[in-house]
This record gives sequence, C-alpha cells and structure tokens, in this order.
Amino acid sequence: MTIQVVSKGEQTRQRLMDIAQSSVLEKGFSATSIEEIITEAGITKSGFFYHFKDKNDLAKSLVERYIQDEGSLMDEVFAQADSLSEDPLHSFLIFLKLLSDRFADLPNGHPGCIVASCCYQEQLFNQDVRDLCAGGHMTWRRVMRKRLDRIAEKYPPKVEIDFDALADMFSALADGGIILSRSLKAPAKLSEQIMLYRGFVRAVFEGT
Amino acid sequence: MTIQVVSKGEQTRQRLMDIAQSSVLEKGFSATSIEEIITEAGITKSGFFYHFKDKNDLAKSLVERYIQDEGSLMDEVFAQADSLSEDPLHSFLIFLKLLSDRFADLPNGHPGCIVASCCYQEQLFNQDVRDLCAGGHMTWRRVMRKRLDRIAEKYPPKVEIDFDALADMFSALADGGIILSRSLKAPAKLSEQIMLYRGFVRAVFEGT
DNA sequence: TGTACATCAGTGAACGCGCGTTCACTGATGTAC
DNA sequence: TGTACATCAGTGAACGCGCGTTCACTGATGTAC
Repeated sequence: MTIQVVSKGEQTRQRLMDIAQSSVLEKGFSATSIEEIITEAGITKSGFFYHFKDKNDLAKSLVERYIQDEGSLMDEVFAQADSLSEDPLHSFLIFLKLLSDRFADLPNGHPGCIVASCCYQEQLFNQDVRDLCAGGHMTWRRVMRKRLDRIAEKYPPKVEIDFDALADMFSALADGGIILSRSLKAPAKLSEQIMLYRGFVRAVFEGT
Repeated sequence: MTIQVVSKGEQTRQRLMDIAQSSVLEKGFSATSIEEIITEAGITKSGFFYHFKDKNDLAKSLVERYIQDEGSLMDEVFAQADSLSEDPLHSFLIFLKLLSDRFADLPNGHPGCIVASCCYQEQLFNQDVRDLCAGGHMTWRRVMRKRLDRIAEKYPPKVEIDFDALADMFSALADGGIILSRSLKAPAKLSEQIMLYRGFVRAVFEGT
C-alpha cells in the first residue's frame, strides 16, 4: 500500500516532461518528436495529447517547470547560506560557494538550461513562452540585486558599478558556463565560472 | 564591367549560408528547412544540393565560417588595440573596450553565436561539427590566455587565479551576454557584460 | 450497499502535409589543341 | 580563329517517410443519492 501523493495522470505528465526536457536539451525543440517521447514513455500518441493541447503547450510547461525548479533550488541554497552567516556579504559568498559545489557534484555536469535553449529557438514559440523566459531572467536579476543592495549598505563598493549589470552577470556566467561545460565536455567549467563570479563580487565589496 | 573576385557559385553559396545562419539563430537547425532557404535565395532544391552534400554539411560550413569570421574580428580589434598601446595590460583593456563598443554599435544587437546554438542541439550533428565547436572555444581560450600571460609578466596578479578559467570567462560572458541580450530584448547587455569582464581583469592585475 | 452517471487517463486508426534526398538532364562558361 | 570536350551552376520531377493533429471510442476509478 503506497500513499498516493500525486494522481496517476500527474505522474505520467511529469514523466513525459522529463523525457522531453532531456531530449530538448540535447537536440533542440523541433528535433524532439512526440513520437520519440511517447515511445520512451510507453504511451500512445493520443495519450500525449490528453496531457498537452499541442507541442507549444509542452514547451510552455517545460519552461514553467524549469523556472520554478531553479527558483526552489536558489531559495534552498540561500536559506542554507543564511543559516551559516548573518553578514550579507559573507552569506552571499557562502551561497555562491555552495551553489558551485552543488553543480560540481552533478555526475554528468549540469543538464542544461531550458531558458537558454529557448533563446536560440525563439521563433518556434508563441509570445507566452518568450515572456516566461524573459521573466525568468528578470526574476534572477531581482533576487541577486536585492542581495547586492543589502551588501552595499554595509560594504560600500570599492568601484563604481551598475548593480543590475552585476546581478545579470550571474545569469550570464551560469548560461555561458553551461555552454562551455557542454562544448568542452568539461563539467567543472560551470562551477569554476561561478567561483570566478564570487571572486569578482568579493573584489567589488572588499577590494582584492 | 565589374572585377569578379569570387565565382558566381561561391556567391550563391555564401548567400545560402547567410540565409541559413539567420534562420538557425532564430529557430534552431532542425526547424530551418532547406525549402525555406531556397525560397528566400530564389534557387531550386537541387541547386542547394549542388552546394552542400546534405544538411549536416551545411551545419559544418556554417560553424567553420562563423569561427573564422570571429577569429578575423578578434585579430582586427587586437591589432587596433596594440597600435594604441604597447603595454600588454592597457592594450588588453583597450581591446575589450573596443570590442564592447563594436557590439554596442550593432543596431539590432549581436545576431547570436552559432557555436553556442550548436551546443544546445549537439545530438543533431556528427562528430566533425562538435569538434569544430569545441575547437572554437579552445582557440578563444588560447588567444586570451596568451594575452593574460604577457600581462602577468609585467603585472603580477593581486589574487591567485587560474588563467585558463579567466580566459574562458570571456567566452562564458560573451555567450551568456548574447543570451541575456536576446531574452530581455536588451541589445546593450552584451557590451555591458564585456565591460564587467574588463573591470574584473583590471581588478586582478591592478587591484581595485 | 447498490446503482447511475461523470470524470480520468488513456487507445487505435487515419489524415494530409512538408521534409530531406536522389536522379537524369541542361545551358553557359572555360580550356586544349 | 574554330572546334571538341570538360566543368560549373544549376533545373524539374519524383520518392518515401515521419511528423503533428484529430476523432470516435473505452475501461477504470470517483462521486451522489
């Protein structure tokens, strides 16, 4: 007897999305066929269309889920960091180190960023999906920016710097780090770049 | 009377690649159909296959050309920077500023990086193409690394730092910056991130 | 507790369209003698 | 300068396959009375 925490339908839906996601990250959205997804899931095509109204609906669901998952991960690691230091700067530096460690621990490297992947296939999606992606980047900016502002109250920056740009730098290095990791088949690249970001933040607020 | 500098065939080939490239950057490789390319080029399908043995051959050609073009751009801007200062650090900082300005001047922002785009569609391509992409990133690393080494001879770094990582950071910020630019529809993001990289390099070698 | 109905989570078959690729052919230009 | 042949840069028609989507149907589970 198992306690049923999600319905059977929801389980199937998540499974379809898992399969779709890893295929999208490897081949892109267009090359990911419904045929292939359902074969791996062991379901029929009409079963797929019971869960998703069409292929764009699948894309939208993937992006929504990805952004939520990343959000939870961030929240969790921020909470962990905050529990280790009350100082805004130190906590942020701990956060970056913890995050970097998490990425380093992934056996095959980071599986890829759905949002970044969408950016290079924008024209496939309707405005909904594109807005979601932009929203993702804007959220990450806000989250980082808030931290930077709190740090700056206590540690006046040693150089003049645009905090939105510095906040966005995190996303840029994450996206870019993932691309480097994949391209060079060097999973460590992502955590390395995040540690460089950490070094830069430290330089900005503490001096070298 | 015009002096014919490239053959008619080569002109057509380049035109096909131009059309393909902008489509690939907008929709991805799979969604870029040969049908669509030839319609825009005003040629027949068999004409296309006269120039490219198959679709993968098109991909390979696109990546090869892209890497060469980026290489020439770098060389040109490095030469320009070197003519403005003989000091390795100052020349490098000037290079980054000039490059950032070039990107800022692009009216619709940077059109996108074919190599990064390929990374998220790896499984579509044969090993040739993937090796080309990895080679591109390795070349950019070597180029940057050589500059960093020369700087370090004169300006011992103020912090301990892995120069390969710092060299790769340029690629990561370029790739990430392009993604941010596209996603947020803010063309300035790329040059902004390159200027942040410049700030970091300066901090590393000069202190803040 | 039994019955009627609704909802959930799918099945199976069919569709039309567009895709990448092939093949036999062709007119214009270049080259050898 | 003329002729024969080769190469260049394509054309036109046909192919088979796989794709996304639709539609009528179904068995299992849940809910109301």
